[in-house]
Amino acid sequence: MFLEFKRQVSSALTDALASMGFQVDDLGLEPSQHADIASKVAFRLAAQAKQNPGELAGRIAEAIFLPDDSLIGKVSAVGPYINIDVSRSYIDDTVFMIRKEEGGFGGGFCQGRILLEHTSANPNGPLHVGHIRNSVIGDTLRRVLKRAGYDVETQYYVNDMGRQIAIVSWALSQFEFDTTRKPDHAIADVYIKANAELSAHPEKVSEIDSLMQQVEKGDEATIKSFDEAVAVAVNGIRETLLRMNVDHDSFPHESGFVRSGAVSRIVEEVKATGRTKVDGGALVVDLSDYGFEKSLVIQRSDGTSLYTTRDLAYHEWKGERADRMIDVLGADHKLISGQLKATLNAIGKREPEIVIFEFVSLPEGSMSTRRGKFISADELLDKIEEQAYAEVDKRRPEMPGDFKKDVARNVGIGAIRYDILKVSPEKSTVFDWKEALDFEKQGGPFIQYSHARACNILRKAQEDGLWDPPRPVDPSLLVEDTEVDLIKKMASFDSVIEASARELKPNSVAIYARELAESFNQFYRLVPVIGAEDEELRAVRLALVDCARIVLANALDTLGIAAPESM
RNA sequence: GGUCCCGUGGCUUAGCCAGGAUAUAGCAUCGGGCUUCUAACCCGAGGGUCGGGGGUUCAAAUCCCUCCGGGAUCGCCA
Repeated sequence: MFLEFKRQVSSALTDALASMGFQVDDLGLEPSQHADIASKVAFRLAAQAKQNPGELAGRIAEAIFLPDDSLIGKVSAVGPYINIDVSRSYIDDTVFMIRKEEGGFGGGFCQGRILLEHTSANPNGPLHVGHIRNSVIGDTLRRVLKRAGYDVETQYYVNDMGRQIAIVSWALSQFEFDTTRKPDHAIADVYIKANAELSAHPEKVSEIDSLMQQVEKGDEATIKSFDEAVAVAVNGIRETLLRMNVDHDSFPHESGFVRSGAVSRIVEEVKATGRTKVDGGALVVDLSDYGFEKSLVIQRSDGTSLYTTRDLAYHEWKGERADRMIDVLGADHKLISGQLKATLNAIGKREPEIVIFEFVSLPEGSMSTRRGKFISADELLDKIEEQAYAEVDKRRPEMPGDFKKDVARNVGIGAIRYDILKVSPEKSTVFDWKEALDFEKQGGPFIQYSHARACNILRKAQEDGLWDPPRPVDPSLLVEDTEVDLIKKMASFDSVIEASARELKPNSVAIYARELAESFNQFYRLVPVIGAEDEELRAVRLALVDCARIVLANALDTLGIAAPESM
């Protein structure tokens, strides 16, 4: 709704400026505390018009023409600013639109096919609290882009032939696999042992090298042993992801690109650019004209491919299947992803858009699967659900155990996903148990609670025979400040989704959801719904609560957080 | 040492890319509010040299330079 308002503002303002003989490409529109939207275009034109911005703003405001059905209600110049407020029909239409569009409200304005890659952690152990930052950002981006209207496919790119996997495979032949543990954790156990063994006996590293050569050559027995190890770990990882409401559409494996010949083909394409040379037996690419001082190795001296080489083939494949490619990667991939893009560009292929997130470390230092220094996502999820159960039990002691378990699960996941999302990806963080398990007041559960509260009012009204959804209502009766504020907040959902999809920044949706819940709570505290003074007013307020329920549910869905009807 | 990211009240954080009206919230602290739709709530108060310094501009948290602090990275790991 806000997007349409903004379009009308842009067009009215552009017309007004044209009538005065100005042509501007930047209208300087910005959100404001003084109006629903403000323009600072008078600042820009002041010099050109040889007038002071204040006078100019006044003249522009007067030149704006508003048709009868405009979503713009009021235009006024305050100093150099042009303040623009929405009209009453904007408010009334919003109530109407939300109930008409329901789950689709706030989206559907973009189109195209997107391939989104995220998580893609090495299958050498369970996901840890750093990996899930990738998963939550990636999965939320998927939800944002889908809501915006894109056709999105998410992929987990499985490393099934790198050095780490060779070590896992080797480890399984050296150490006993604990079948009583969750498989990805059991994989980590032997992987950690193997790494210790290899650093104590460096001569054994050649066994790893030979495994990798076998796989690259297509040796079936070795491939089979790799595949089995990878499948075991991936199953465990997938289980954790699904537990967090993160679902991937497909799991392409690196080896597929070697076997199909795509990797060798792309190496030849890179060679054909004349950028390559052999350095110490390895094949390297010169990317100095792209600003990379160090050349990029795309083939080891023993002829085997590297992650980067396979990634080139993977991106070539993705580029042929989508309008946009987006990769969510940790900060350690900054350089390599830049080199990847440059190489793709050099051979005339499409480049992915990269979303980088900074690291999550432990108070004692960075995490490492290899050294066994990490906190697993499963451990965090277990603890938070336990904590959440205690909270539900305290508040709803009379409810059955299944209800409490269900709420605890939803609230726990909501708390974790919200905690991760509320911080911009570019900030590095230090994991803190106390903070992670603290049900911070206005986090995920706060929003979920607001939704449950809206549901509860509607349920109660229904029980009392007061709620009749199809009944026509008159939104113009909604005149309380908290009512209007709530409606405006709901109306702006589309612009939040639009900006988040455009900037690939999921955290703005998290902030919006919290503000929306806050607006609803303020309304709830100040304005009686079921106890409204007359039937007409009660009906339209119930409709408003229904709107809040819908938009809160949509926002929560976009964040990948469940919207319980009761908690 | 080079490159990239970050540095906003006691703690966490928005805004920075597209410079403008009293710098955003949360936690914590203090005070007020449950006979009324679930108080996982609401209202109010105190608390900030926007890391330091310089520059550009009518105007800088935002752009440029520099320094300090933290993180990442710097060819045959991913």
